[in-house]
Amino acid sequence: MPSRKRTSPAEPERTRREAILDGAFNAFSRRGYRDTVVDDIAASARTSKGGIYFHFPTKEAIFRELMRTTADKLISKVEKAVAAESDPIARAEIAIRTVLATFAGHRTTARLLFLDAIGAGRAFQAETNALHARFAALIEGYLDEAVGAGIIPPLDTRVASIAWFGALNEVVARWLLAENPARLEGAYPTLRAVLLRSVAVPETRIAAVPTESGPGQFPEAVQ
Amino acid sequence: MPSRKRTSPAEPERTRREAILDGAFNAFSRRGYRDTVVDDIAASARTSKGGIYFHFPTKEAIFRELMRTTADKLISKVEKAVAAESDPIARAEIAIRTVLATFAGHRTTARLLFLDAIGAGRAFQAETNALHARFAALIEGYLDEAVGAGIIPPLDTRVASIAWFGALNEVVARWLLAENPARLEGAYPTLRAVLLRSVAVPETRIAAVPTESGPGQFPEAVQ
Amino acid sequence: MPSRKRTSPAEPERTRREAILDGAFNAFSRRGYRDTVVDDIAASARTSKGGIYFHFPTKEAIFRELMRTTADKLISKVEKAVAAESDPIARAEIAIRTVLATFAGHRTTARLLFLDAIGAGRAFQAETNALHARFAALIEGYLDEAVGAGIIPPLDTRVASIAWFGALNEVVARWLLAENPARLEGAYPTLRAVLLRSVAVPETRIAAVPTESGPGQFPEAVQ
Amino acid sequence: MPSRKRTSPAEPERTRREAILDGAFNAFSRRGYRDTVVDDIAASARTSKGGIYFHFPTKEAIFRELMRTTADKLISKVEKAVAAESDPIARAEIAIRTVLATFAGHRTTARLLFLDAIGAGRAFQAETNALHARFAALIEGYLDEAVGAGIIPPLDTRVASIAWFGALNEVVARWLLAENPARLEGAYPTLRAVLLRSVAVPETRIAAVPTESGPGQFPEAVQ
DNA sequence: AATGAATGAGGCTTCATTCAT
DNA sequence: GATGAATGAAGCCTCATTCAT
Repeated sequence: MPSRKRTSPAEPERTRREAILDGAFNAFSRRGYRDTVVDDIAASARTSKGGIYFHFPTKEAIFRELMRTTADKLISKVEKAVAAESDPIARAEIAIRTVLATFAGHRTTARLLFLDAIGAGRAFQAETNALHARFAALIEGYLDEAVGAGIIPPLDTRVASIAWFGALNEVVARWLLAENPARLEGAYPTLRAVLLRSVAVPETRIAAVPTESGPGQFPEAVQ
Repeated sequence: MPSRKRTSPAEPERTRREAILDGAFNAFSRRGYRDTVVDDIAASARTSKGGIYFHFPTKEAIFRELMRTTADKLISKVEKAVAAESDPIARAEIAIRTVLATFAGHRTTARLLFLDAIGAGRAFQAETNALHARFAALIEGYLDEAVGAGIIPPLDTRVASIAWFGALNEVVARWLLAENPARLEGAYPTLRAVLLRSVAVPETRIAAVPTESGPGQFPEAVQ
Repeated sequence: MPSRKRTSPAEPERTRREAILDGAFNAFSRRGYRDTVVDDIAASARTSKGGIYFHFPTKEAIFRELMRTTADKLISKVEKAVAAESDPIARAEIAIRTVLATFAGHRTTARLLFLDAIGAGRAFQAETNALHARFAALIEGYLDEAVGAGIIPPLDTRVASIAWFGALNEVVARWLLAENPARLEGAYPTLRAVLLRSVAVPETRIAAVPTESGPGQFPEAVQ
Repeated sequence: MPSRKRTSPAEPERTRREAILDGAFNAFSRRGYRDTVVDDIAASARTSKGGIYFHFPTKEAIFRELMRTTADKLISKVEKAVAAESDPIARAEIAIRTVLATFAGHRTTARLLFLDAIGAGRAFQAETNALHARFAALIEGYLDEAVGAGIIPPLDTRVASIAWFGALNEVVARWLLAENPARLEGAYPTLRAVLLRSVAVPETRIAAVPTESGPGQFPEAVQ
């Protein structure tokens, strides 16, 4: 008898733990890692400080988990969006568009991943680096495919993918930090053209915008 | 007795103040803004905590001044390097090369400007934003010139310059955070080609590397 | 459903309660009262924290009960061992030997009674004092008998019994705290002689070791 | 100029540090190590919590220093008192009397050394053990001298000295923990006789009380 | 009766800033 | 102008105890 644990039907547990993660996400996104106090997280999660420490060993652990899962969600979202397409360049475009769209819908996600990750201090350098590397690797894959398919001339896709990611990242960051930012989507056409040209994609392909403009162009955001 | 006791003959006033700034620069670069305690700065500047507070009102003020002056130095260095050249694209190239070379020589400078500035917390967002904006504006100017001169087709130079800066920034950041990074200069040829192509600079210009490889290619670093 | 669900056939009620006491004894002996957390006790007793608080009101209550029952066991063991003998001095000797033997077999018992009892804090002073007093009273009784029987000259048996107990206690404590202690039994002959002489037992009696060496000399340990 | 540190004549500094030690001594003696909060020490030393951490790295360090210095004082006091006498047995007697007298005058000293030292937890076992060992070694030395001088028959002075110290310790402890204790000095004659007999000091020597009773018998207390 | 998640009152320590000398 | 001791407001984390299930 003592072995049966859960009586409630659907999803009774995990709630609190998730609530803490959500609260932490909120708090970190709002105030940054260092300026977020554990009590903030507790308040944001409608729990007590002690409750948090029942589920997580340290404040740092919460942040780490958050970074990882948030990145996971975003990356899997990108991969899902890209799956339908086979053309390497189109895949890259979709990837960029998906990230941009996601961030456009969720400044907080962007904030957590691209500002706090650095702001959290030297202790998180490895994590931050890994995060950036994951995204760059995603892009690098598409570029490698494109090179392999003869669509673009050979080049150091490593550096190029870092540059792509950096460009994307900076556009998002400037948008995050701006006082009253314009719509992030407005930057897409230019960014798209700039990035595609940067790896010598033929102008004819650049001119042909794959999907018509419109709300459908920026899919739902994660998290 | 407590008034006027200057013993040093001519040395203005700024000696001690400068020493503090230098010490702070050192400390911040080594441990980051948040993890640097005022005693670290004092030790690094061969002063006492009290001495620091005579010259600066807060730790934050030191950091702000440091960010500003460091950026000033770097920008004026870039402008000096660029002054000799009149061709807009060449100027942009030189600007990128100068920044890259400076950072290659001074990881600490890069660290302060591009990592700590974010790591310092939300309180510094405006500063960080201004810093990035200054660099982007520099680039934007060159691109605008290039467009005006008909060298490259019209485009949203605002977004493009942000993308350029972002690409540059990310390459540097990845280099800063890497375990055992390769030489930063190695990334230059690819980065150069990628950036120039991104704004549709004719391939003939890209192929013609303006300056031969060599130590002269990466000028002295600031700070 | 929540009422009455006893599945075990005959096992009284005290099984779980006893398990908790055992677990607590273990935990306290290993880490000391203050450094033992209730979860340690729960884990050691294969129960949950809540279960403990069903049987005991506080952590302190557990410790108090443990001190009392452990002392009870040891004292009744001593009294049993002593019962067979009628000579007062022999009885005292047996008492000392029994205590020493018990501790030799159970460092943990000794630890609980003689170290943790103090380490538990001022709140337990009365308990500790009572514990020591019980042992001293035991000894005092034998000494009084010996004086009454004219075996030893009159003396302040109160102080003498405290001294005896203190000597015994210290020998045990030093053994408990030693890095790699020799066998506790090795100290017995000297300790015996010292104690007997201290109350002026005739040398002839001291020379005559009452029981031959061997395993029988150190009876089974309590707890 | 900056090298001259102290301007005040006699003993200006060291004051605060000493005050903290005194305050800590007070607090520990009153409430025990574990139940003493750093704020208690601060209050008792008329300082702030931060001030304490300027002079000591941890609460533990304060306690350790206190244990060491208190023991030092007591031991040097004993050695000084003993120095005038050359007869080994007389020296031992004086040692015991000095300790007893010191404790009689300063319950707090005794409390710190003999109760808190254990109550502070497993982390201090080594310290406690060393403390007890120092006192036992002191006694052992006198006993060895006495054996060497042929005053008492050979015996395991190691065990005997531990027993002596234990007896002394217990008498003090019982006095410390008693509700309304009698004067500690009252126990001395009996304790003296018991201890001397325990190592077979001739009865003639025991009968001859070396110093007449009186206030001079119990010298000033340390600390 | 039992479980284990939740609570919240502290505890120790850090550190930017102040201030007497 | 400089020094460094002092201050005290937090911050992170622990843990005895409670409580819904």
